[in-house]
Amino acid sequence: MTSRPSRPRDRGIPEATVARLPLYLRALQALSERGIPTVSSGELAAAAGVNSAKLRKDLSHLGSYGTRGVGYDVEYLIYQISRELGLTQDWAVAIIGVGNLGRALANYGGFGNRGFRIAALLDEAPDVVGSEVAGLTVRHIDHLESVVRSEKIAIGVIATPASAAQRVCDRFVAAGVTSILNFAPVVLNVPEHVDVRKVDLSIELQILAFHEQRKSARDQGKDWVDVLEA
Amino acid sequence: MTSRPSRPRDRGIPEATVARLPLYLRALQALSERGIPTVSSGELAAAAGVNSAKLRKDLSHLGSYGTRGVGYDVEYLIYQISRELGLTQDWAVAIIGVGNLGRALANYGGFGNRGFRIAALLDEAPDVVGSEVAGLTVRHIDHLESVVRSEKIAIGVIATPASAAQRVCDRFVAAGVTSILNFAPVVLNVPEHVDVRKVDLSIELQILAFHEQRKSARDQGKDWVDVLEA
DNA sequence: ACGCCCTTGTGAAAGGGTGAACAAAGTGGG
DNA sequence: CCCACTTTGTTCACCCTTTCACAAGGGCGT
Repeated sequence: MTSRPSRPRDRGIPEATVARLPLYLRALQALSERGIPTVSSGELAAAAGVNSAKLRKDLSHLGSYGTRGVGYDVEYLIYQISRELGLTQDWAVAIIGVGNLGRALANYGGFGNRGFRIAALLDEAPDVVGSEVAGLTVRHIDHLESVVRSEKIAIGVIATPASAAQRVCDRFVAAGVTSILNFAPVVLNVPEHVDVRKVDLSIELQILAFHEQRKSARDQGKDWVDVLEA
Repeated sequence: MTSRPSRPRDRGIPEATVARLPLYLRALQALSERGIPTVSSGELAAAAGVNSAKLRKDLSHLGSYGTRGVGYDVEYLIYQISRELGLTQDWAVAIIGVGNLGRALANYGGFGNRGFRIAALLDEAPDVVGSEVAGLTVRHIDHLESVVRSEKIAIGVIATPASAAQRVCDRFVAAGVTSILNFAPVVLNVPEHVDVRKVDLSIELQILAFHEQRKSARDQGKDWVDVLEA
C-alpha cells in the first residue's frame, strides 16, 4: 500500500503538539502578510512564544518540511499545518445562546479565514429570536435539530447560561453533533464518541489569583501556612 | 518558627492540580447549595469530571482534610480550596475593551461570588466611553494608570482587538499590574515577573476540528496520508 | 569542486502527571 | 470491646512532555 520509503509522519500527533499548532499557524500568517518567505525555527518559536527545540519537535511530527541551513518556507508550512488541523475544509458551526458572549463569538473575525463558518445562531428568548446578528437572523432553538441536519453542522458551540447547557448538549448529541465547545460553567455529560472542550472565564481568573497571591505573599515575606493554622 | 510537626502541605502544588481546584470548588459549591454536608472522593470526582484517584491526590497536596471511612466535609473543603486559590481576599479587576466580549465578561455572574470584583471598564471609542455597562460607567483608557493605582488592581483583563493588545499590556505592566488575562489573539511580551494567561476562542475550535477530521476520516476508512502525498 | 557555516531533525535523559492498587485510619453495629 | 466495612492518603510503575545536545544535511562563497 504505502510505497514511499521515507514517510516520517506517525499519524499519532501528541495532544500537546496539536494544541500548539494553531499558535504556529497564526504566527506564520502574520509573517505571510508581511511578505516574509522563509523563517527559522528560532524566529518562529519567538513569534509563537515557545522555545525552538519544542517547535522543531512539534513540526517533525508532521513531516520534514524544513530545509537545513535555511529554515521553513512560510506558505508551504501554513498549508501543511492547515491541512493537518483540518482547516482546508469548511466547518459549519452553530452557536446556541445569543447573549453578549454569543454575539462576541459571532462577530469574532478569526473564524472565517480559518475554515470555520458560522451557519446558525439559535436562542430561546423571544426578544432575540428574529433579530439580526453578524449578518445572520437568530432562529428559535426549536430549529436545532433541523439546522444541524440541513447545514451539516459538526461543531456546536454552547454559549447559554449554565442551567440550559446540558439540555442543549443532549440535543446536539442526539442530532449527531460530535464536537462541542462549551462556554457554560458546567461539566457536560456526553457519550464516549463526542469531544467536548471547555472554555471557562472564571477558572482562568482563579488560576491567576493563585499565582498572584503567591507573589504578594513572597514579597511580604509572609508565611501564610503558619499564620492560618488552626 | 513552625512548631506543629505534622504539616503535610508542600507549598509546591503542581500546576495541573491548581488548574483543577476551581473545578472542584464549583462542584462543592453546587453540593453546598443542595445542603449536602459531606462527600466522598468518588462522588466529588464524578461531579467534577475527573477520576477519584486524581482528585484524592490533588487534595492531598493541600493537606489531609478528609476523614477516612466518611469523606470530605463540604463547607470545610470549600474554605480550604478558596484559601489556597487566594479567593478569600478581594481581587480588583479592570477590563480593557468594552466590545461584545468585554460586556460579556462584565455581566458574567461567576466572578462576584469568587472574590473577584470588576472595578473598572475602560475603552477608547468615544461612543462607548460614558455609557453604563453592568452597573459601571465606562471610562476612557487614558485613566488606566490612575485607576490601577487608586483601585489597587492586580489583575488586568485585555478584551481589545489584537492590534491594541500589546500597547494595553505595556501600560498595565508599567502601572504595576502583575497578572494579565488576555483574550486577544496575540502573544504578549511581558517581563519575567508578570503572569499572562491566554484564552483563545479560535484555537479551541481548531483543536476540535483536528479531532473531528480524524473521526470522519476513520469512519470512511480513508488513508489521508497516502492520498495526499506529493 | 570544496569547505565553512547555518539550521534542521532526532536520540536520549530528565521531569511531571496519571492511574491502579493497597495499607492506614476511622465509623458503626453487635 | 471487637470486627467488618468504608474511604482516605500514598506508593509505585508507566506514560507523556520537555529539554539538551549533536549528527546529518543543505546552501553559499571562493
